Amino acid sequence: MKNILFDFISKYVSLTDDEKSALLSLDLFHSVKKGTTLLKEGQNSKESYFVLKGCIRTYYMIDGEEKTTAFYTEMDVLTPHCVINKTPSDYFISCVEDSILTVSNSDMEAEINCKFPKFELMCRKLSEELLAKQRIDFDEFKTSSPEERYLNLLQKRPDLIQRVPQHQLASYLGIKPQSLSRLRARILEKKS
Amino acid sequence: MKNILFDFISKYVSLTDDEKSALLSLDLFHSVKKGTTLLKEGQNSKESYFVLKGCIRTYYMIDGEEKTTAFYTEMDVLTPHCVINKTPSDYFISCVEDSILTVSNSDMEAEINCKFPKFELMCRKLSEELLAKQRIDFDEFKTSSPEERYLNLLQKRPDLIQRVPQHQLASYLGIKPQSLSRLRARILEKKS
DNA sequence: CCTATTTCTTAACTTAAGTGAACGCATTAT
DNA sequence: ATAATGCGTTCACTTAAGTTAAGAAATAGG
Repeated sequence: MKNILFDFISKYVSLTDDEKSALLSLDLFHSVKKGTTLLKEGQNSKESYFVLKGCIRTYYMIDGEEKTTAFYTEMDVLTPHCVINKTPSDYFISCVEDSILTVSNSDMEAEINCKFPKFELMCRKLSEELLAKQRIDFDEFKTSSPEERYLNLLQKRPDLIQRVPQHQLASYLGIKPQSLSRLRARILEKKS
Repeated sequence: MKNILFDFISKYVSLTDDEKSALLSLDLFHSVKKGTTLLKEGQNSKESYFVLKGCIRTYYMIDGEEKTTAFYTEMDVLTPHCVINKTPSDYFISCVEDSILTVSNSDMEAEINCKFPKFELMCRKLSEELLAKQRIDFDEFKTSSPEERYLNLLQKRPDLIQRVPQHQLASYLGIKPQSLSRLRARILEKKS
């Protein structure tokens, strides 16, 4: 597990053994059971997550309906809005599968960043990369139809379609579960 | 103009006079005429922009159609995807109005960040904030209908609806210009 | 000043998503 | 074992967005 984390970090900065052990001394690794809620709407959390194994999702509760807006799987990082803005969370975070995560809190991060400027650099690089990547995702979403979005997802994250319930996928694609079913049927129709 | 920039920066870090003059020595400020293309699809730019006055937009050219995905106005920062990823750009950036921008390139930024770690901190804070803000925008987009998106925009950025052509607004909302017209008519209908 | 072009709106028609309800299937609980 | 629940699909119907085309309004250029 450690190695997954260090491999990830090595994409941004190279750590000395000292820095590695400073990180490991923080007790970051946690196992979480499927269905666990990591963050509730209204809460003021300071926790960020890195997925080593498994899958977590963010969702809003709107008119009694869950609206899933993102899935985080292996090697994905999630720093909730409420941690950045220090405001109560607008959404929930829950575990889609039994998962292994690193959980860090922002005070801890500030301390580490202060001690090791290298982490500051990593955080900047990572944030910039995620910002750019998310921009592309958003742009793709805007410029395509639900059907195109589904086909796109099939290309880019085929695993998600297997490991995640349809109704969660549907809201992730911005549509209703019934429309997703129909759309899939339509695609099969076309292929034949 | 300088003050707008320094006011913005002061939201993240406080600069000494030395640091301020280091920044000013970089010749960042540029006037750009309406219609100017700042970045073309396929180009490998290193430039980032900060809008002091005016409006710029990003758009894709898909099947001969412009798809506008974002508008950047006063106090907005734009670091194109291609600058982060060092890949050719997927999209265009152009000037919606006569504008005043700061234009910086990534080599320059790396140098400054190296000399003044404070800038590194600012960049991280800014990226994290933008990432979180964009996440919220994306979530709102996903969880709402075109009509709701329009009403939302009317609340949050009423100026955009005035200063930007309808067909650009339409693709920004993920719909066709005709649908935007119809949708506006529908809303007026309801009010009366 | 007038023309040419672009931009915006309107309309009729097509297509796809939303809605409400029913059904089958699997899992869970009693 | 049976009932209950949750999930996914299907269907009929409604609503809204896409498409194509035409015309009005605004803008730019000569």
